[in-house]
Formats: sequence, structure tokens, C-alpha cells
Amino acid sequence: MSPKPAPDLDLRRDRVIRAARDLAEVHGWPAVTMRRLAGELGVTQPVLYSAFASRQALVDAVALNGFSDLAAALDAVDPSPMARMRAYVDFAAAHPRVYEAMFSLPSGLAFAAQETPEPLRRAFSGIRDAFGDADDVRAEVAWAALHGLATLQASGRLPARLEQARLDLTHRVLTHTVGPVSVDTHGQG
Amino acid sequence: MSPKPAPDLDLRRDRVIRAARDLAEVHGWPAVTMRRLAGELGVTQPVLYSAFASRQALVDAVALNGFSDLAAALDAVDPSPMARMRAYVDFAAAHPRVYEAMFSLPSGLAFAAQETPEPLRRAFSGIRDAFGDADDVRAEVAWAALHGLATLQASGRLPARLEQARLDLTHRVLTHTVGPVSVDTHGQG
DNA sequence: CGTCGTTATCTAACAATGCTAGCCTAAGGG
DNA sequence: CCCTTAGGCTAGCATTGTTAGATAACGACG
Repeated sequence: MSPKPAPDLDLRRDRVIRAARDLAEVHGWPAVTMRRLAGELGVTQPVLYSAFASRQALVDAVALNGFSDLAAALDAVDPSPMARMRAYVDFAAAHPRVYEAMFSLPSGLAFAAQETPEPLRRAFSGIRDAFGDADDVRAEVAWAALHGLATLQASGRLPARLEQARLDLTHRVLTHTVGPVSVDTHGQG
Repeated sequence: MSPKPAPDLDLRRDRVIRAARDLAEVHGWPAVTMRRLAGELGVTQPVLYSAFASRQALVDAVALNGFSDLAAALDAVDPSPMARMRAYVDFAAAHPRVYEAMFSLPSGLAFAAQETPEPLRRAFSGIRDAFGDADDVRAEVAWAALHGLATLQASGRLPARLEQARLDLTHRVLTHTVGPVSVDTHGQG
């Protein structure tokens, strides 16, 4: 049944993912070509296709891996809002290309569906645990704010000098809000 | 000096930009190839390069155009926070690919520098006028929140059903915050 | 121990992309 | 009518993702 020693596909996938991620972090995603990747790993292109059906699938795998790491980074700190916020933006700043794969690059990953991969749910839980509400609205807003800060800062569209001030203000408005939580889902839901 | 009638480059640029935008909105940015674009316009590829030095320059032009439109959309409504917020997310939802070119796709547009193109500054002013503070921190946070909401919703990562609730909460926390605005820019600025 | 069958891997190629060099042709001045 | 000038087109290059067909390595069976 297996005349040739079946290669450890999981191990190979892991190696390819790591190589792709490193290459992307150093030289950007456009530099992550199948040829160059194969060269770095000392194999030929078709071998990569035994691990991933397409380049898109590989990028998706890097993204999924990133969600796992993000979930771990959030879990590693205490569940106070400020600690989680700091952990989130720090993760995005430390691994900008992975974050790009997770959110900006075209992706085939489902999210709001029930097929949502588990690492994605875990990452979101890391935020919900800190901002949890009656429903998820506050956590979703918190996530959106963090995501906006992370991406706009990563692309240099916000002055770096005010980063801490922005995070402080975001924390303050999300935790010290007055007024009822009249969540009515009318309108063009 | 000009043996052949010099083509109206501005008009041509405009046509190319419009064609690229329409094509992107319908079929996505990967479908916007120079060949296909030339075909739609009834010309050959090299003509496009007389209008834009590269595909990247064309995408940047579409993005810049989008910032102009966004600024106009914000100016068109009264400067109340809620009206501006609604206008912002509506613009992003109505022109998702243009918004993608403005924020997600690789871009050569400067932002925080003093070389920032005027349409970008105008678009940001549309937000600052509604959330203006002592410094720009609150406006920046508002912008980040809106951007996060827009992108996460566009990629289907937030349930559409709660869209209005998220916007309401965002509006509430940004306008009804208690506590002083102790903006100290210490830390790793 | 030798042969065979299976399967992972490599070589080589395909189609499509962004971009460019060089010829061709249209338009105006003498 | 001819000549100059410059815009447009044809054809091509290098690179990309992806795949078909050949090759070689390894275990099983006689």
C-alpha cells in the first residue's frame, strides 16, 4: 500500500507554513512565490502542492495559524480589557504580514457562519471575555476598534506618536460608557 | 511640434479609472488586468501605460478618486457624529472594491506625512469635524472604529443583523464618554 | 536475492500576467 | 506632394501559478 515511505504531511505543511510566514514577514507577501518557497525549502514546486492545493490554501493556512497564535497571545494575559487590547495591537504590530493574511488578503476562511474554524472562535473569545455583554455587540465593537487601530497604524496612516493615547481613549470609551444598552435590532438588519 | 493630435490625457485617465473601478466592483481586483481593461476600452495595453506608469499607479488613482468621493459623501451630510458615521459605513458598503483599494490593497499613497494628498486630508476632515477634540486623538479613534466596522462587515466577519446596533453603540461610546481626557503621550511613542 | 508494482518526486511545459522595444501610420508644415 | 514628428499597434520578454508525464526510490512477493 505504501511502497515509498509516506512523507509526514503534517510536518511538511508545518515547514511550508513557517517558511511562507518568515518570507512574508521579511519581504512581503508578493515575494512569497511557490518557486522561491520551494527553493528555500530545498524542494521543487510540485512538492508544495502535495501539502497545499494552491497558493491561496497556503496563505489561508498561515492565516489560520495566526488566529491560533493570536488566541494564545490573548489568553496569555489577564482578562482585563486593557491587557487584552494591548496584547491584540502588539500582536498585529509584531506580525504585520500574518495579520495581513488574517484580515486584509483575500481569504477563503468563513467567519460568521457555523463553519467558522475553531481558532477564529477562540481568538474572538479572547476579546469577548474582556468586553462581554448581554449580547456580543460590545465585544464586536471593541474588536472592530482594535482592528481599525491595528491596520491604520500598520499602514502608517495614523501618527505613531499618539498610539498610547489612542489606546487609552479607546479603553476609556469602551469601559466607562454611560447610558442604557438599548440594543434594538430594527432598521435594515 | 504636435503632428498628431495630442490625446487628452486627463480624459483618458478618467476613462481608465472608471473602467478599472467598474471592473473591480463587479469582478474583483484580480480581474482588473491591463489586457482586459484595454479590451473593455477598445484600445491596446500600451495605451494604458501612457495614462498610468504601472498597474499600481492605476490602483492608486482609483483609491485617490475614492478618497475624493468619500470626502464628498461626508460633506454631503450634516456634521453630526451619527450622520457622518452612517455616511462612512454606507460608502464602504456601497463601493467595497474602491474601499479595498483605499485601505487594504498595497498602495503607494502617503498619509501621515506632509505629502499627504489633499483628498485624503479632506476625507479625514469629514470625520474630525464631527468628533474634533483638543488634539486629533478622538477623531482618530472614531475613524479607526469606523474602518474596523466597515472592513469586518465587508468581509462577512461580523453578523449583518447587528450592524445598526454596533453603529449605535459606537456612536454612544464616542459621544457620551465620562472622565477627563488625560492625553499624555508618554510611553513608547 | 531478484523482480515488480506503487508512489513520491523532478523535469518541462502551459496559460496568463505586467511591462516594453521597435515598427507603422496618421497628421500637420513646407 | 513630401517630410518630420509622435502616438499606436504588434510582438515579445520575464515571471507567475499550476499541471502533465517521466523518473527514481522503496517495500512486497516469489
